[in-house]
Amino acid sequence: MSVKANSWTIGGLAKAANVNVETIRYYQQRGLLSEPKRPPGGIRRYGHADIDRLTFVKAAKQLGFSLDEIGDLLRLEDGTHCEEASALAEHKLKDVREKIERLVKIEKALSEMVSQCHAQPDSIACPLIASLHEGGI
Amino acid sequence: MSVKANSWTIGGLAKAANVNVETIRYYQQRGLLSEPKRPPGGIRRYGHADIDRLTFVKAAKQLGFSLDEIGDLLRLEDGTHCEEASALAEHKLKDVREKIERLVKIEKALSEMVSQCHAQPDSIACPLIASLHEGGI
DNA sequence: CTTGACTCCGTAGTTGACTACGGAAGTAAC
DNA sequence: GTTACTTCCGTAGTCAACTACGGAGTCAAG
Ligand SMILES: [Zn+2]
Ligand SMILES: [Zn+2]
Ligand SMILES: [Zn+2]
Ligand SMILES: [Zn+2]
Repeated sequence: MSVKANSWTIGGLAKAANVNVETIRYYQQRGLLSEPKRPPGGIRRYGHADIDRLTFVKAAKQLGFSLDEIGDLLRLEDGTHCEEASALAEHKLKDVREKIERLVKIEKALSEMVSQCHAQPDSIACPLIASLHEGGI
Repeated sequence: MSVKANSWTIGGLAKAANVNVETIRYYQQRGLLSEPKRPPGGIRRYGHADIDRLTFVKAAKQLGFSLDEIGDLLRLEDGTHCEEASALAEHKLKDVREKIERLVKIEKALSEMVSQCHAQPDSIACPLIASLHEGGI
């Protein structure tokens, strides 16, 4: 057993991981994915480890990590650097919470504006536009 | 009275509105700000209306409107198109709420990951890294 | 009347994460 | 063995919203 079934070409890998070929090549350039050596004059083959890698990258992307940060996470990939990994995640968590705070403020401002519009359906001046002229959020 | 004190050069306007000169020129290109005609061989002068414009643009930007959308808002600037203005704002509000939802999910996932790390300070494999390998958020 | 700051204008560069293109070479199907 | 699809590789283009650059012209102070 332990047959290393490196059986996918780049196109197959792309389909299997649901990304496109160019993205894979781009990740290779960025060092997020290593490229298997090319058999003389032939075509590279990819295996399960590569799908795993792509899964990892996609999951981290979903969480808002940049490709550079994902590179950092990958350097901790052996799982023995809990401290550092959670520090990265906590930092990202802080970013996310800040984003949420900002968006909630914006949400409040927008919904107030909209409801003012609806409250005065026959006013001559649109209060929404007016408040943009004021400049304060 | 009614002296039209178009008294600022582009640099002064930039300072007054707290944006930089290149941004003003860029907004002019984009049609968000009109450029006063240039007195023969001379230098353009800007007035209060231009500061007002920039204030408007900045306020809308803060609310997450893109420059294109701000262009739309400016076309409603006379304040007589309440209906259309509030439609734009409601659309943006929907976008903002969706963004918040996504971020809240991410926040939950990240904070769970982090707390798992902290719960098992002496585990060999970092659960955060492990869950990225799983791929599910 | 010279110096130095500012303006004008067009064009090119930045950032992040891709996406597209073009041409040569490999490969699978019929 | 020809056709049609892939792969390989490097380079260039995309998107948004600027930002930088270079060279010429203008203007106010001293
Ligand atoms: Zn370490
Ligand atoms: Zn951990
Ligand atoms: Zn209308
Ligand atoms: Zn209105």
